[in-house]
Amino acid sequence: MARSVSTQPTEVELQILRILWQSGGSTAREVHNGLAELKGTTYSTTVKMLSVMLDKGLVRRDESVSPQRYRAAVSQKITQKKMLGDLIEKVYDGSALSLVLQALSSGKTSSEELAEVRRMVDELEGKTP
Amino acid sequence: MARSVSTQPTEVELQILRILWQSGGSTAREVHNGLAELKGTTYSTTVKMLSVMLDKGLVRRDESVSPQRYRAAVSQKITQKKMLGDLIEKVYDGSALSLVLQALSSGKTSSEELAEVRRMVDELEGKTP
DNA sequence: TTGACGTGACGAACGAATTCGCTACATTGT
DNA sequence: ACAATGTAGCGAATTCGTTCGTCACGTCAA
Repeated sequence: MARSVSTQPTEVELQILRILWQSGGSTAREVHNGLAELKGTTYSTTVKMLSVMLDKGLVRRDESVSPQRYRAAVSQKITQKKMLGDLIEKVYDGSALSLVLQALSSGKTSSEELAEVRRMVDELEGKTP
Repeated sequence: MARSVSTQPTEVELQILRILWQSGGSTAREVHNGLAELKGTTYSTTVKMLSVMLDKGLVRRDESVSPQRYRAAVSQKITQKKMLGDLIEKVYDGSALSLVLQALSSGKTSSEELAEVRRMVDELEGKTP
């Protein structure tokens, strides 16, 4: 037997989604150009992936124009939240706190960014005194 | 062609690692009991997975006792950091900040936890004035 | 129009992940 | 000692993700 279908976009799907999120909509050729920078894959592969993603409902396409245009059918924010929740659940035993602490302590956060985190904490504490 | 080998532990491997991290070391039977609660898989599957993970160097085993005992060969913290970094890179365009803000705004964080985040920010800001 | 070129659709192929059946061996209770 | 029961090791089967080759069709300029 094999594993059950994952609800999350896969590796390559994610790369394509990122291209589409950034552009807001692209032809297969444009997606391919973006993808070929990261990986050395062929145009054929890109088109196939787009068709797979269409089946999965990850992208939408406008067939009324030529060449056809693709748009992401899932929002970046929601996808991020889903994948983040997944990571918290599966890797951090459900503790968002330990994830946040580890992300902060990675030392990659500048002081401006820390200030922004502080603002966020302030705001959240204000709502639940 | 197929995807290249992922450096990260896979789904089931992660579930097994979590069991081992929690117990500190278990027999195949014990791992199986933990795993069978989450999925309905057989003992045979568990043993196979452990052998695969042994090959990959994800677990270590003590063959001098019977039944053999397995321990995680990778630390939980390091695995978490790797996977977190991966998510930040691939899903958050490299921005740890937006990940942290989204994790906080999920509304799952209690006020005690927020306080702890604030402590962390204080500490980090103190180091880089 | 017609040849050159881009676009799109399949299906095939391969590796990785996951699952289990079956067999051999060890351990244990009587 | 030996039957019952648990442990371990393989190989095979299945599904998914990814990649590409190839064919059919549209578009467009000369």
